Amino acid sequence: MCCLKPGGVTYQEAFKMSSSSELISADEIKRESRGSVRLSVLDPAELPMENVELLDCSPASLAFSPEQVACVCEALMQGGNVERLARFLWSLPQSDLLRGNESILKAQAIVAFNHARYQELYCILENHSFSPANHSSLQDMWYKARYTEAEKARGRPLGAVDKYRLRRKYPLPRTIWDGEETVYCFKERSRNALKDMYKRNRYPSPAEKRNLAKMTGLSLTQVSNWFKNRRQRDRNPSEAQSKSESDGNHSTEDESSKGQEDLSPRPLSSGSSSSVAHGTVPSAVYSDAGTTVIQQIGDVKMPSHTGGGMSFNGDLGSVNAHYINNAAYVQTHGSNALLNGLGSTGGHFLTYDPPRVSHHTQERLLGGSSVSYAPYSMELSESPSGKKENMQTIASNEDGVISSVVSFASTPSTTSGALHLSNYSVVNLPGSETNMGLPPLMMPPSSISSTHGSSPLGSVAGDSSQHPNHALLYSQTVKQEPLEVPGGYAYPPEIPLDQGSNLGYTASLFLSSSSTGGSLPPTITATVTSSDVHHALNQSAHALSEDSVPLSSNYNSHGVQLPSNLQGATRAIEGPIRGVCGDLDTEGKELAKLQTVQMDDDGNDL
DNA sequence: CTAGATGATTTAAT
DNA sequence: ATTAAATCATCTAG
Repeated sequence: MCCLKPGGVTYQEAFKMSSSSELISADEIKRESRGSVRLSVLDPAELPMENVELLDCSPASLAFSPEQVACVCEALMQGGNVERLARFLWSLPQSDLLRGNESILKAQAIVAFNHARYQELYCILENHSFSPANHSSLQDMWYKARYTEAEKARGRPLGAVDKYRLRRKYPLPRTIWDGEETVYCFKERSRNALKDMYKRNRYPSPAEKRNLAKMTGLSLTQVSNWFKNRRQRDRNPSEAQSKSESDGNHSTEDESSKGQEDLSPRPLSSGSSSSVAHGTVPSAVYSDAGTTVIQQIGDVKMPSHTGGGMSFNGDLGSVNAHYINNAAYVQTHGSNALLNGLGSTGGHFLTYDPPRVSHHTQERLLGGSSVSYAPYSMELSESPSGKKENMQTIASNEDGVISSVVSFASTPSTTSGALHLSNYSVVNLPGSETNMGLPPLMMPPSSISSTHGSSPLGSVAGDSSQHPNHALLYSQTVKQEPLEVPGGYAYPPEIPLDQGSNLGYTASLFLSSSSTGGSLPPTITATVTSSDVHHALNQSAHALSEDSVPLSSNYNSHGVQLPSNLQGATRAIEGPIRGVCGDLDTEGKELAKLQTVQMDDDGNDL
């Protein structure tokens, strides 16, 4: 199903990782996916245990809407804690589970998989159609489950051939497969396109190769390799040339297929070095690290047609988290990058999941991506009275090339304790095919309109001095009125809510470009600020009532650290806050640290 | 960029 | 289960 390259993560390896219920090792993380790191809290004392058990606060009692349930599922899946996800599902009323929502189904599949309830998994996968965006991960699960079953039955690990036989024996159900035959990584359609071109010209020009690559969904390198290998075979006598001659007729069936080819679900077997061809949702993700606060999930390959993801020249991210009382509302988008905060009474979990970008993958992503992702809207409550804010940042290149546009609109509301989430979209504009990432010092106009007080608007802020090579993609602060949720946590009355009116959160996304034209994955920094988290961190809410807690994380593949920077930047945006910064290194070690800083209105530490 | 040689994995046949 | 064939990737040298 997918191509494996030496040095990369193989199909089998990917499965192996996903099978184990433990986190993949740091080495694996490092080797297999640059920038794939997880961040955990080093000092659990700083994060009360409620963090780990947030969802035990009977979410069901909060009467989630179907959309909210799906949303939380997505967030938890992204978060990677299967047990929490399982508890959440467990808490849901049957009606929700039977609704047939894809997110819930997927969540159920994941839980079933991780709990080794394979029959249940097969049943789910076979009986519901899933969107292509979820295909690869579900396919992985399907096979992986088969492998594990067979492995257990046999008592010893399976070889490549064994797995091959299992794949033949248990073909993917159409519900999670587009039906495209693939032989040796390449889809039949792609292969035919290549053959057709080869017949006309054994030495295609670079332009032709690029075009071919686009048509087939393959990388330029793969196309080149194919031709080279093909010529080699043609030349060598050792070869049985019977095949090539036999077929000479059906050639141009896909001449016009550029469009559909582009949509080809998974550019199978991403190119070379480091690529797990499919999203590895099940891999490092669903392991319970107990105190993991921030976790970056390894590889997620994003079919460009997915629609619903965010993409910044290959990397992506989206943030939207909100805490209200005991409930955590999270909005996550797309099949990829995700930052979510989740926690009922006490925790803030941040997950960010940029796809790994291997050289080849990168090539492909860059080449074919002028995708615009439809906003995944989610109105948690149709509050007519909700204030509406929105903010938009356009990040543009030094060359004037607009790389990404992030728009963000939220609709705070106070209806029945439910909140309002927002709606945003990210558009990846065409422009820089070779230049990935954003230029250094790309700062939006520092029209900082945030701070608590009057303007609950999203704010655009950036500080190049603190963020060299970082670009603020978006930042927003949502003002949230206190809510009355029966049985829910209520802010102590003595807390001045006016100051604390900034009860919402601020989410920021920074993206930095790699120094040299895209050879390195960009750095993405996500910051989420939430006063609710604050409450979570401190049972004694009153002491910190009006403060917000920024939780920051930084992901990159080459050791850029940023907590202090981020803290500063956040401070600049937020005013008085308490800061919690996460940190990590590139070795995959857990360098997370929590840091609390009390600041006054001027942003000085107290 | 290409040819050649070679390695690794998948597929197919015995 | 073993072996052979097929296919794609990688490495080197020109």
